[in-house]
Amino acid sequence: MLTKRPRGTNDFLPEDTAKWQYIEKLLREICRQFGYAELRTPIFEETALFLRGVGDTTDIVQKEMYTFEDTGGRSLTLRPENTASAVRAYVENKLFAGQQPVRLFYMGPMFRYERPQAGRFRQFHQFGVECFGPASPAADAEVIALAWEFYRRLGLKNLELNLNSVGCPNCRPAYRQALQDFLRPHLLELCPTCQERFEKNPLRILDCKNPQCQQFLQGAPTTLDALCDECHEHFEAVQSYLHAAAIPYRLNTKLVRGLDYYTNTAFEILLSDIGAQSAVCGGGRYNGLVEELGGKATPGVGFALGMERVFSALTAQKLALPEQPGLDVFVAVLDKQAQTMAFQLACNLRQSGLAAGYDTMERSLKAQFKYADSQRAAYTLLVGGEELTRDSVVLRDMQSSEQTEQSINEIVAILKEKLAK
RNA sequence: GUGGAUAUGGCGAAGCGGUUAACGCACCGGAUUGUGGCUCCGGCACGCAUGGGUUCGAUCCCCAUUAUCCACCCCA
Repeated sequence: MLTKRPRGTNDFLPEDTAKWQYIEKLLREICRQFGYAELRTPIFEETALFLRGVGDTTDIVQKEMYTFEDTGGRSLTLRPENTASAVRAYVENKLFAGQQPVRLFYMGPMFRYERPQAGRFRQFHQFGVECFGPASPAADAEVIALAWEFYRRLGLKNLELNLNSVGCPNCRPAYRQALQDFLRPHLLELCPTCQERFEKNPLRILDCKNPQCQQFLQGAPTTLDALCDECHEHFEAVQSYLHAAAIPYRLNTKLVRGLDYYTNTAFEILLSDIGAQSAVCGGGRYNGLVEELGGKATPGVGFALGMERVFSALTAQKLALPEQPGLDVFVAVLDKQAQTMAFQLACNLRQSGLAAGYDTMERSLKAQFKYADSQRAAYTLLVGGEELTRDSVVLRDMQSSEQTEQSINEIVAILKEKLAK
């Protein structure tokens, strides 16, 4: 179907894009304040980057990637997320050689082949930040604070920050073992996916939603119990930073980032009023990722948030964004002879920095006024008729309906002054 | 990939075997000839997702397909 967009994609019409621009502007402003600069990476990358960077046991890699072969026989994949690309760019462009930390943000479309539902699309948009270099818990708290500040300024309520620590390569193997030992007696009673996870990725069993599996997890050891001294100290410090920033959170020992290169802090921001897909933000620390992708070992921490879900949240909580201003002035024509004059006037007004519209539909004067009204024009200029013989035009204030006759040579200056521009 | 619901004009929606396919919003035009927002009048679906079938006859019944929505898995 030629007039049907692909499944799971969206057209954002002018009404929508105005809102997107507002949100994007807010995010850019917050990033500026936090010292994060924009990174733009390709929409597609070598498939191998995601296999490695996202992890080949993840659902994303196993069933959700848009992978294709280009004419040169390369296997490429539309990015399903942007962290792997950011790490690749960090290493490839040798950002490690400059001043650390390297604070980056990105926003743009991501692609995952999934069944669409509320808050889930095949092409969706993420904003995210990555902070490379610092191992300090202050960096963990910094990125969380950045996300939190965004939601605070939007005025969203009922947000719940979930926090956990998944340890590091020193303490995780022991925990992994302890969890397996704990679950082994019930191994055959776990759901099929969890049975598979048992060997490959036992931590993921923790966040299985199957009630049966959750039952067997009662009393299971948590990652927090198993943290080594260093990880414990790190996690405590993150929490005290959050306290200092007055950011409320909830410890959630079931929250995991199952892959080996994810370390220490894991967090999610949840909002239940937007449907089943309630995570509006997810992130954590990945001290092993840069090395995994071929760079030298570099700590990192970051998060991503889903733009579409932000809009769902705004709608659910009935939060209206400021409206875009309408036209400063609409130039209406009385007769055909005035058309060129009107066009010229509109051009002059625009050159002076005003937003000016005029009639391109060759409509009646009445219809032109109606249009001016629909464009929320502050003023309408009426060009033509006997006024033109006096080198003047009619200026109508659309709010008060007051009309005056003005010299055509002074009208631009008059309007600029009235509109204070 | 699995399950459920839905599919009538630009949008919302009535009709549910035989109707000129309501109505509201939006849009367009007009209301004694140079003017908007209110009001009034008029216009706007040869067709009811697509393809089959049942029937004298189908938007309305049956089947398939596709799409949308919601949920599962999982994630932003």
